[in-house]
Amino acid sequence: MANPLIRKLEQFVRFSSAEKLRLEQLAAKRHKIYSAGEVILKEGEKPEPILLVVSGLAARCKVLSEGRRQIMAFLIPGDFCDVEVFVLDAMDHDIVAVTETICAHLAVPEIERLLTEMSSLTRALWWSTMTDTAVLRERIIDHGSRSARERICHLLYEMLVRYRVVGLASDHSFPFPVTQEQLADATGMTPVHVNRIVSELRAEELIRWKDKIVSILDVPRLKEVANFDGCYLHLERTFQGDAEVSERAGDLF
Amino acid sequence: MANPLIRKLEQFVRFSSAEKLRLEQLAAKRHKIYSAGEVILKEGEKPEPILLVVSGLAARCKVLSEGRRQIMAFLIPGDFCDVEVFVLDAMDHDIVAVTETICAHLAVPEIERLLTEMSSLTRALWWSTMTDTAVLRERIIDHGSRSARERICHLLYEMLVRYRVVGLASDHSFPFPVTQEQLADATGMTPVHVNRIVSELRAEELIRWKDKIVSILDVPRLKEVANFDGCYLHLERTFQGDAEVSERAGDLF
DNA sequence: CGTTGACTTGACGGAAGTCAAAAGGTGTGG
DNA sequence: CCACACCTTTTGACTTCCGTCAAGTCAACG
Repeated sequence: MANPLIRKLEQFVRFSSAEKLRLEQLAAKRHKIYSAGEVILKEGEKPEPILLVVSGLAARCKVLSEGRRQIMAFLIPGDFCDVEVFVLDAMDHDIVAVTETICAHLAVPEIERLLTEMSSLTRALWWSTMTDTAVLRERIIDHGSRSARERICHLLYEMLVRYRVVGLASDHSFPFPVTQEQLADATGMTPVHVNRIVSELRAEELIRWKDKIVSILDVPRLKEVANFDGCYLHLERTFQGDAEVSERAGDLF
Repeated sequence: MANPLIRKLEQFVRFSSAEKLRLEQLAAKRHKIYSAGEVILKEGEKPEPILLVVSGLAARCKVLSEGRRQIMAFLIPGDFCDVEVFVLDAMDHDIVAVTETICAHLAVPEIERLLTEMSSLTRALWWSTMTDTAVLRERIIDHGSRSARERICHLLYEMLVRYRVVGLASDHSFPFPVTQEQLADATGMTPVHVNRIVSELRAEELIRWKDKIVSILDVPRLKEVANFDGCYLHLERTFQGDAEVSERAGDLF
């Protein structure tokens, strides 16, 4: 299976095999393992290398004064933790490992060299950060105008799409090793209420969620319930290759 | 008073007077006036020039299926409507004029030339887009973990800071020509409830809001109620020059 | 002076929060 | 292998914040 980062960026640009090799080598170096719950990057600090999630699941989150915590985004393999660091002085939020997570530490000068030598990479990275902020905007809509049900369904559907893009979803299932409490932090609700909604979704046979794996039992209906319109992800292509993926696959958006 | 864009970017980099002149000339050309309510950019379209707000107030918003509308960000003078267009195929949301708004249409090749000739500008634009997404993240926190009161106070405080940066806030007042309904769309609440909260804030003598002007009567208390921590705006410097600004000015963050 | 759009106010209902306690899991150590 | 602690999930009763509906005020404007 190809490198998640490459799979993701190839939604937008095509790389030559030489370029892919270079990217692959870049991501293969200086891996660091973070255990579940560990803080990968802390608010206020200025990391020198750029961190790329290679495996596992991390979260972009902020702790608020009253102890409450807000997860603003989940980071899956192929996502960068801190592109903003190219420019800004310090992180304005934390990156926390949700499960055991492996990150590649990319040296800034190395990336910069690659950027000058591979012009397509610059565009691809721009695209990547732009879609990241589009996802953020979608989260605002979530919280502003969607019910608890819709919010959870929307998040699940989005995760399905994103995992598919990087080749980590098999058919209609994807790894989702979060507790209901963490899901509550991400959707801005209480754990109790998350539980109630999830129970409902299970009872309606919309989803299955067991052993850290979420399976969507009725993809079109979930999309409908979620009110999902995927154009914000700016993914034009359909997935190639994945044999198990039903004919609905290209139709996810 | 200096150009808002320049004032904003100078929070992060210093320009020579020659550079300022070039930026000023860039923003002075091809102005277009949009009347209140007019759609400046529509979802799905790919604008060729980059749009810069010169005066007035615009909103980044998305209309949802049920007719509800979500305002994701307000754009004030010095803000760009569509940097993402450098890379992406199409807008994934609308830009709407809230009041009469003037935008400068900047030709893409012209900007690109400027970017290669002024290396500091590239960094400054990166900084600008990064802080824009930081503001987005803050909005997520708003909706996820703050009460209606906090949300409104937070938004007002943030607008005060942003208007100060571009030199358009006099003392503790700034222009805020939105209806309570639009504020509801931005904070994800109903107009009725916005009204109740605003009435409260007025009764408590925290703010005054009349004739499209918001005045903060007790800045520190508003900051406290809003639970505001301004480091996400990544503004290091204090405001220079503004004589009316009290000694609290540099302490806003 | 009627019309229109923004703001205000009140009564009512419902979605989600709070509190609390029980029931399942899971890992650790004796 | 059991017992214990600890963490998640589940469930129930109660509360509250905010949405909904509806009516009414006020100012601007033709």
